Amino acid sequence: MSLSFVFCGNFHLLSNSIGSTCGIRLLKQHSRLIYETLLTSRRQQIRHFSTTVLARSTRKGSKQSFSNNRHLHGESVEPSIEVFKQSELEQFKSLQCYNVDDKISGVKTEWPATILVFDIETTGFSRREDRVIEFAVRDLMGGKNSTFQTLVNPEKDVKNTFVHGISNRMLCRPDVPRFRELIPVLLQYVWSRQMDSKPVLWVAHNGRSFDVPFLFYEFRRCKVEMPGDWLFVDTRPIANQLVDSNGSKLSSVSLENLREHYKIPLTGSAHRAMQDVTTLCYVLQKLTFELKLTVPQLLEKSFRVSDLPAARHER
DNA sequence: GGCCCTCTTTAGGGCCTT
Repeated sequence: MSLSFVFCGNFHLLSNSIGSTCGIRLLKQHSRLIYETLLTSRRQQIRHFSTTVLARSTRKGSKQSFSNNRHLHGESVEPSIEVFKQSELEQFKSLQCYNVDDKISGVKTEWPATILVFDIETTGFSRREDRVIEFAVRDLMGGKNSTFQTLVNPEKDVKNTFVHGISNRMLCRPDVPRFRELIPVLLQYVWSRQMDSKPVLWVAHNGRSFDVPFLFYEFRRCKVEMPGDWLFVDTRPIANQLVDSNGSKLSSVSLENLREHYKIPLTGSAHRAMQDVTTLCYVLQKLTFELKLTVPQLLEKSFRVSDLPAARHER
């Protein structure tokens, strides 16, 4: 399957899914077992997480459904729909490689993997000293409940608010989960999006050096092992293959530079997790289309958390 | 910290992530 086919088709869905938000409410019935398994050291109260989440209830094999009770807590976690205006959506639509409606109409797309584009905001660059303060992910399949985002209480001072605008005041609230409380929700999100026994492929920019090792350390601090069958792909080395109109390599392959290279409009604040996820979704679409990368080829470039030097050193 | 590039490989500097 051509990745451009997938992404162009999904681009259509992505545009539609931008307006798709709902809340996630942890259901005691489904979450208690995981909570009691993972959180033995401290009795936890079931919390309302404000997110744009979660399970596609019609997905075959989905292990559970979620209520759609919206429970947003102010400025801290705003659903992505609020940062997009109709005019901006029209701009996104103009980025389509071709009219996918004609090509995918009536065609049942067989996805070889669940592709989850994600991003994190942290208190700094050190995976040992710093903590995750925001997590966002978008399932490229799109549709209702395809996104998930939440702030995370790092249990330490945030000193880089100037980067992302996330302050201590926004995080030190009873309704903002700690990472150990986020884990079961994240696992449920992935299970709800996974198709049959097909692989889950996480995509992040500079993910091999930053996002994935950061998550590894967060999971390890919570004494929970990251699923060994999760696959990850880093878009940064892929972007290194790009050349400009003069045939020269791009001077920079930062996400910001790639956004400008592809003339993707900036909506909302950069360095907020869901905003960067949305940008990366479009960059990924353009990138794979330009380099003619297929999903199997993307899977070939993937790695597992056990491949990380940080994980190998732990053995 | 990992990857990429080059004035390289017995190395070192820059990029990218918050």
